[in-house]
Amino acid sequence: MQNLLTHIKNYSPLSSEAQHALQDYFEKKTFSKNEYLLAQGQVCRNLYFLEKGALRGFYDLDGKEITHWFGFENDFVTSFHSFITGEAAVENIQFIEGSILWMISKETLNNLFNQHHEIERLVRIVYEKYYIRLEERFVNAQFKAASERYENLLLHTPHIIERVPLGYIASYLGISQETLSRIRSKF
Amino acid sequence: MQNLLTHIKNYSPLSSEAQHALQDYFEKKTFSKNEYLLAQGQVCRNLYFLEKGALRGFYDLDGKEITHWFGFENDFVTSFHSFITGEAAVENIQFIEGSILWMISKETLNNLFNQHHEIERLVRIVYEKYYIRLEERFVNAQFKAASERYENLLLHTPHIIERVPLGYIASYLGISQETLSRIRSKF
DNA sequence: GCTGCTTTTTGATAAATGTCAAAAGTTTAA
DNA sequence: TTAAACTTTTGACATTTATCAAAAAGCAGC
Repeated sequence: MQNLLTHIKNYSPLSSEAQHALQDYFEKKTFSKNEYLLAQGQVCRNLYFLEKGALRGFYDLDGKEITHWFGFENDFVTSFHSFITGEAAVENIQFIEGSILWMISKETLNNLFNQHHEIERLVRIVYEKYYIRLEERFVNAQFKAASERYENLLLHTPHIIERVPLGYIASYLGISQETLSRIRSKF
Repeated sequence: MQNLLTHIKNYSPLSSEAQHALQDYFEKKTFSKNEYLLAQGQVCRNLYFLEKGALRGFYDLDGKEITHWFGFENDFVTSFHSFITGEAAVENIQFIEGSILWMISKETLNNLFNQHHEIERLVRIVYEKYYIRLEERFVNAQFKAASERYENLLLHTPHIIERVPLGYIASYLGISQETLSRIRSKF
């Protein structure tokens, strides 16, 4: 929990009342490798903070699993589309490693927003950061060649390569596993 | 201005005090076709609401202009990365049509956040919507073939095709103009 | 209705990436 | 320790898309 609070305060300062409120309502969860946090078709009504471990979001495309994001320590995690709209998720969220996370429901979070303006501010700022993070990935995905995308991965997020099976990384980069293997052999 | 307020209330309800505050601080701007709202290298310190017209965000890649987004009526517009981080923008924003927009500075907006929780809530919700919009584009960009991307454009945002020159659309879809032309000839 | 400029299309070819199948390498667990 | 299962690499070939060049089409100003 201390992890969560410390990390959160990097986004925006919090009064001790707000901190206590968060402490009261975030609930600890542990999962083991390969377990699912969410299955396609379910509505994701919770937001999670990943304290330890790793997971991936993936969906099914013509029988193939397409991993489109990873989560690691200190990431906020949910199926954003489902969480925001209340619609069924198209994606699955699965643990790549045994993990510890903190959970809060959308409903509880909304109540906290009403009670503590600063918590809503915090979340607003988190969205800002996550927005520009996604924007960077988008530009990368659409306008760079596969090998450049791999180089960027090596450069900016090497922990992904160290902790994630190659097959997942290939679809994360939007290329086939064979192509990724060939790119790698050139380094 | 009525446009802006009406549109905004779709995101989240606003007290009349908050509405008046917004009315006081949003400033009207008009631009003609081909003018720039922002040039690469500048810091974008404002958020805009596009009441009428159209614009594009583009950046330079090896001497080529890469258009990566469009804005139309009722869109909030800024160079998000620059606006959020305060760093120089890598992109340009240029009008495709003569346009009317409403401007507010980041500083003013932050003051309004302090005075009106509900305005910060509104912006939080706008970020949510824009986040999932971007997420959809991302998945589309990375995991669908060029011709599918064009079909999606026809299906979901036909106004883009009607109002934007083909060359801009090609880079928006992440393909060459020639490929786009060939895709189109098959419909 | 022309003239010159810009945009879009077409053709030929090259480069990047995907697909399928099989081989090599690694990990797991009896 | 070894067989079975899974992961990664390699090879051959197909498909998609890019690039360069030129032709055709569309359009603004006269």
